[in-house]
Amino acid sequence: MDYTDHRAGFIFADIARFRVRLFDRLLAPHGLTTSQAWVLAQLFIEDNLTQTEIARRMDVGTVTIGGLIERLEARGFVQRKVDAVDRRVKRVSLKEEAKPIGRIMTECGKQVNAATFVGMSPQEAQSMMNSMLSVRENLLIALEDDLDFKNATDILLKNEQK
Amino acid sequence: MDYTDHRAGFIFADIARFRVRLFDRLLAPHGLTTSQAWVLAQLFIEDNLTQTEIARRMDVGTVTIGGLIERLEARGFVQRKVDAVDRRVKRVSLKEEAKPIGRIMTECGKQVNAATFVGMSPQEAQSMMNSMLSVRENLLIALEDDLDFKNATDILLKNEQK
DNA sequence: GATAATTAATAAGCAAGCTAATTATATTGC
DNA sequence: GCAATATAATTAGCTTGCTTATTAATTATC
Repeated sequence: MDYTDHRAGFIFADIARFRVRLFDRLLAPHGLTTSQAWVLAQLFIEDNLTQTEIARRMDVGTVTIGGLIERLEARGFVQRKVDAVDRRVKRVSLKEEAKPIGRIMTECGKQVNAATFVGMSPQEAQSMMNSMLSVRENLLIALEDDLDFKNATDILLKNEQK
Repeated sequence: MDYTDHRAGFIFADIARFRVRLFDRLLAPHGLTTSQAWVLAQLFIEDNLTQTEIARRMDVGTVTIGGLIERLEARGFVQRKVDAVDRRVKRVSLKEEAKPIGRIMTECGKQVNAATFVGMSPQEAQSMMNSMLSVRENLLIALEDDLDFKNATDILLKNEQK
């Protein structure tokens, strides 16, 4: 299949969906979803982050993060505390109950990756990931440019209305 | 970044999400979403399909397809008719209003692909897509195997209960 | 020919992501 | 100081995708 084929667009979406499906099945017995696991992963890297900071690191809206953390809090994995200095911000921290989850997440991640790269040489896998890293950057730039354009026209329209 | 890095898992999800974000923005002025456009694309390839057949071709549940088609029908792009032979099935067909959309979808798709592959040689892009095609197959197999296993154990449990 | 199993579509309910609007708090500029 | 602006989080509402269960119709089996 040629990479310009319109079906190529499917591939990106399919792979992401299939990986989530697989990951969700592996995590379900532990009462976690893929997205919730990613949030915990961020907190394992650095604890006590603000919701906005987690959202920024995951390239996701603050609203989505709010919901995820609410569910993680309800399950007793994390807790939220209002920041002492700035009362607008809430800091999220791991609770003891979340500690054993780290190993499970790593294990599930390994299994998903193993299933993903079956039959591929490390060279091929690495080369694909390098290309995909470029693609990710390309799309981030495209989205930012598009948003800048949109904001600029919005401001123009607003000024005209005055 | 090494391809076994746990952050590699992010890449797959991010690319899919970013492409949908971009595609949605381009399609929004025409009252369409990415998923709805994919359904229309299937009907442009072959019209008058059953809902289940569309679901099968898109690797998506029949419930999801039902919702998408309901919205497409509400917007006047498609119509549903009960099959004459088998009254369980509903056949979906494009309405005249959908015909001009084909060109728009192609154009938006090209723009998204252009943004995706910025700065990449056709060789690199093609090589990446070939690898991703393998990954897609790998995941489909992994999901099927896992489901077979799950069904088998479910049946065992059921028999034990008897 | 009645019963059982399969199939197509839908319903209900949850998780995730998005946008737009709202609330509460901080910061900036005059 | 105080008004305008900016920021953090939440609320409300939409679309998509998933699972499980239900309904209606068809096909297979005894």
